[in-house]
Amino acid sequence: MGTNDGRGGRRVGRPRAAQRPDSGLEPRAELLAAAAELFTTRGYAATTTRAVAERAGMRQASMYHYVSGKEELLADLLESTVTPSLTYARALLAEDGRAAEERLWELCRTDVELLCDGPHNLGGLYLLPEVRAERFAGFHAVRAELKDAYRQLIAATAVGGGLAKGELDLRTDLVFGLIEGVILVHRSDPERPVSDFARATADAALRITGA
Amino acid sequence: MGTNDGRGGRRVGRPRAAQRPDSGLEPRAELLAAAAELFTTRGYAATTTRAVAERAGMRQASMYHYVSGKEELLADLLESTVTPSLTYARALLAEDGRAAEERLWELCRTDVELLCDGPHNLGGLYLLPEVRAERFAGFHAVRAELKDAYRQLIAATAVGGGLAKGELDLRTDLVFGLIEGVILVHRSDPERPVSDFARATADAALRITGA
DNA sequence: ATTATCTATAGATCTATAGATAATGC
DNA sequence: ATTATCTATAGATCTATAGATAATGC
Repeated sequence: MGTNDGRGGRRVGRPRAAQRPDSGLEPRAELLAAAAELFTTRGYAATTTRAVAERAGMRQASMYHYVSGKEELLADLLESTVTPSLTYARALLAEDGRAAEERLWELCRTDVELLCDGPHNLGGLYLLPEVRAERFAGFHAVRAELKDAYRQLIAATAVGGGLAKGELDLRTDLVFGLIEGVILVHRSDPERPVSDFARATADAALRITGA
Repeated sequence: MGTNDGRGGRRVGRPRAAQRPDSGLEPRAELLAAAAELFTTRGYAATTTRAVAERAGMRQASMYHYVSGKEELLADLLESTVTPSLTYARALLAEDGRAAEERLWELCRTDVELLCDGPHNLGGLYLLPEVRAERFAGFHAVRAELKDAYRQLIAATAVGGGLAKGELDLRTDLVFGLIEGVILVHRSDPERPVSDFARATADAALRITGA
């Protein structure tokens, strides 16, 4: 045993043309990381398969050994950014004991951190126009479920209980908009420390709901 | 006198190949409208010069008679979306008589309307990754001035007067983020009536500032 | 003569496949 | 023998220019 796939050892297959320090990532993960950076900074359509592959340390054609093309990379990245938020939201919904206000605050704070932190401003992917395409229905489904978690938590607050459906939807959209709008703020000032900003955004979200 | 350029009369120059009902717009305006729609829905890089020209009713090459290329179209569109906001913000800043809270509310409401209304969700242009490029410094300068107007109005509110500089900047960013985040909300639900939503967003913005 | 458009196209891409090659595995 | 990579390239674009053409203006 011990194929020793990469990471410091002998590797099966023809060696790469441009040898670079080992990133420690598997080839597919290298491609995803490269795509994340390029998609968020230059945009999806403006990023060529060559640019992604080369940044991942391989030649353009070699990319097709791991993925079917750019679309697959974007689909993967999108789901990987929103899934952790949803997992956390579900856990919070289950915690009946805690006050809804507190759980909503926690969800907002965590989401801002997830959107702004990470290796390459992954939240920026949400802004790509291409994301609306049918192809990314999986992402949209997860995002819709996340939004519903926000709605449920807002409805469970002291103030939220008395809201009509239309009013509840409106506040949900406003809070959700604030959280996602943070991506734009972060984009225009990436230096700001995320942790404090996340708390302040969560405070603002609660004020919006009227709590 | 009476060249009668377009709009229902005899026009100088070779006729267009594909004749369509007269849009009533000048050719350059037709190009801008076409670019606005395509850039916001498909993205900038994904939109070809052919797509823009053809939608404007002319052949690809004819576009170059009016603009130097796609970049010029985007630069023009960006400035045309943010300039009305700034003009209005300046007018509000000058109205010493009115309460800052009221003026801030008005600015927020108007900006949401400007961002969401209009022919083709022009606010969506803000989200394009390409917008960060050096080329669009003009847009960024105007946007920065608009943001400063928000800051001044927030500082002039009853609550805002007592804020430290860092705290003031933070609230400004949150309010600005809420307003621009509205673009994302509008994108995922374009049917919502804008007018009510704009008022609700302005209410939420005031709650964020603490007023 | 002037103008707005057209057609045609050179040059520069970019994607995805075909087939060769250089490692390890047995 | 298997695998991961490479090189080469066909086919499909897309941009921007050159030069022709079909109107009106005088």
